[in-house]
Amino acid sequence: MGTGKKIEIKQIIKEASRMVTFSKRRKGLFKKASQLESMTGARVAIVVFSPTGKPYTCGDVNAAIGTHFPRFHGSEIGSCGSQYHENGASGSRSFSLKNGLCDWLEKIDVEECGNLSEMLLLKEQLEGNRDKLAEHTESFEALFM
Amino acid sequence: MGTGKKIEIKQIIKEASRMVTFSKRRKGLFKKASQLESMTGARVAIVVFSPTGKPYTCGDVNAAIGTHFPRFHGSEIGSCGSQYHENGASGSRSFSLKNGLCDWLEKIDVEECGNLSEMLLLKEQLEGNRDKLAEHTESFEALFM
DNA sequence: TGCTCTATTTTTAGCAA
DNA sequence: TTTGCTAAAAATAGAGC
Repeated sequence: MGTGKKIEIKQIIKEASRMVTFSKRRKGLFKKASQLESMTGARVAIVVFSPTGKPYTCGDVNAAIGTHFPRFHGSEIGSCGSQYHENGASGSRSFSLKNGLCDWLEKIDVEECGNLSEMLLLKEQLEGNRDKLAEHTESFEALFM
Repeated sequence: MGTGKKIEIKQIIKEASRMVTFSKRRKGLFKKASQLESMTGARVAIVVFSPTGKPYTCGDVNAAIGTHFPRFHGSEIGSCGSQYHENGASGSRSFSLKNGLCDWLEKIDVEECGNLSEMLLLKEQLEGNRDKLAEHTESFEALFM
């Protein structure tokens, strides 16, 4: 039979075959990533969008990014998170947080940061207050469900 | 010789071997990702942190995420980006953009969005104004160089 | 860390369910 | 979209540069 036949690495035209290959190879990719992590202690985060747009993730993107951004120094959002934690009024809680974010953004030099890097720093900020934000924090995986 | 010998998928103690395996397998992982993309038309984004903390990326994380967030509707940042584009005063440009971001954040329900999802939406917002932000936008790759 | 070499182990293409 | 089967293709451990 044609089992194991050599193929070219190019776009698979037949949709059915393309989806089967996607399913198999995505699984293989994630397995390799998992092995790389457990063998070398590396951190791997993967996001894959299928040909139909369905998202799949592997690894903890939050943690992977957080590792690289130890802490954004000189931030004011920390205190913001604190006060949010202390007053239990549900209405004012998110409001103070939002104000904190705006205060923080005021200090950012958009010209230098660009968009994604800025977001990553914002994320890092929020990570630093994870304990206080816990119940409002979605994991990357949950977001793409 | 011991070539191709079967191994267990577990932490490699000997540091030299661990680094060699990391190097080889990371390369293999990225190759698999590349093949998955070109064969099935999927989008793959990977971030790997080596055992020593050095980051490596594969694929365009910006595009991968942008694909999943077509457009955040009913935003006000668009007009902000517009006016930024129109007035050429270098000083006021980033300032108006930051104000726009704050205005936008004011409208976000932090209680519902969480941190990362919120950032992704923020990113989507900026993506929508990519043409106007082009020169201030860093790629995910550049960020980790 | 990166590449070469090679015996073996893994992954996987094509079919079928 | 996912899984099982199986022969062939690809990845890779270990050793050396």
